[in-house]
This record gives sequence, structure tokens and C-alpha cells, in this order.
Amino acid sequence: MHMKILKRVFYQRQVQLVARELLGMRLIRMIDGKRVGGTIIETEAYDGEQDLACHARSGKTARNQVMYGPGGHAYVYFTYGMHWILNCVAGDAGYPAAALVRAIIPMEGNNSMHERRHNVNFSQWCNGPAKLTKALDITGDLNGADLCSPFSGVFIEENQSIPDDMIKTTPRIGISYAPEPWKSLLWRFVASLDWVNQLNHGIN
DNA sequence: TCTTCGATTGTCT
DNA sequence: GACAATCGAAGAA
Repeated sequence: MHMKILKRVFYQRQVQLVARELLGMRLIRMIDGKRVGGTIIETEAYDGEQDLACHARSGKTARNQVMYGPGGHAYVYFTYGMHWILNCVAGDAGYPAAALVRAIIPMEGNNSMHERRHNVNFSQWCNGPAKLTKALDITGDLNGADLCSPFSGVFIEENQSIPDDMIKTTPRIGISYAPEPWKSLLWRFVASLDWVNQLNHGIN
């Protein structure tokens, strides 16, 4: 069975809404012609130059320029000297915003993921932003890739929608350098454990 | 179980 | 030259 790739209009909205609605959708990476990926269960929103936790806080640079482009593209950056991080650009061209994908539940191509994550337990394959990029072999080559195209190597499909009472919001992770109010805004979105457990029991 | 800390390099000041 | 939208091993208890 084949699912529908999210259209560009999905991404051309307020980034907080995009981040919220990405929960339950299915991230797919094509590796050697095979589908590898899973259900998105955690995201964060980064919203414009005024957001002092966003990479665009100091204006456009070589690194963050993809965020200034049209929504529905991948912003993939390198951090801490060793990790790649995947974001979905949101909004219209000219306005820098992106939804960080922080965790997924592996659903397809687990053999492939295992090749790159054999050193850790299954439950930890994709429960962090740099873990899922490693599991899905997402690197800087995919910076700027079109998430709305089945041929770009990485895309996101329509899947389960999650009710509001099954989602919790918290401040964003790893931005202690940011001043208030940015540090405390509830721009991290997490699918509740109840929902994830249902998913794992195959109601899918 | 919890906390601390080293790894490792691109990016920006 | 400082530090990062992190991870996982090691140490304490």
C-alpha cells in the first residue's frame, strides 16, 4: 500500500502549526530503492529572525539559506562536530522558519536502519534528532531536498492524525543560550506515550 | 537511575 | 577563538 506525499501547501503555513501536524506523519528516506523510515512523534518550531533560538537570528548565511526558501524543503545542518539534523522548511519564500524533526518510531526498512544503529537498542534507534538522521542516512547532501517530491530521496507522507489531548508541548531542547521569552515558549511538540504505545501495537 | 563529561568540526564573530 | 537545535560512555550512588 502506498500513501500520499504531503503537498507544499501543508508546509506553507505558520511553522508552529506545521510542527504540530507533522506528528503522526510518516518520514520516508529512499535507500537503494527501498523505503526506510517511520512515524514522526516529536518536533520543534523555529520561527523567523526575531526568534533568538533560531539559526536565522543573525540573518541569512550560507548555512541557513534554505530556511529562507519556500516551504516543503529539507534544511539539514551539521552540529557538535559530528551530527546531522533534519528540519522541514515552513512558510513562504523570504521568511526563515523550519520544523525540527526530533524523533520517529521506526516502521519500514528496519534492516537498513539496523546496519547503521546496531550498536544501540531498538528503542533508541530514532529517539533523538541526530539519531534518526543516522538511522536514515540523512546528511548534508540532502540540504535543500524537496520534501514534496518522491524522487528527492526524502519525503513525508500523510498518515495518522493525532488528537490534541494526545499531544504535549514543552520548551525547546538545547537552547539555553536563548533569552526569554524564546527559551520558555512551548514550541516543542511530543506525541503522548499512550498514543505511541497504540502505534506499537499495530493499530496502524 | 542519575549526572557528568568527552568527542569532533563547521560556522560565525 | 568560541561554541553548537547532540549522543553515549563512564562514574557515582
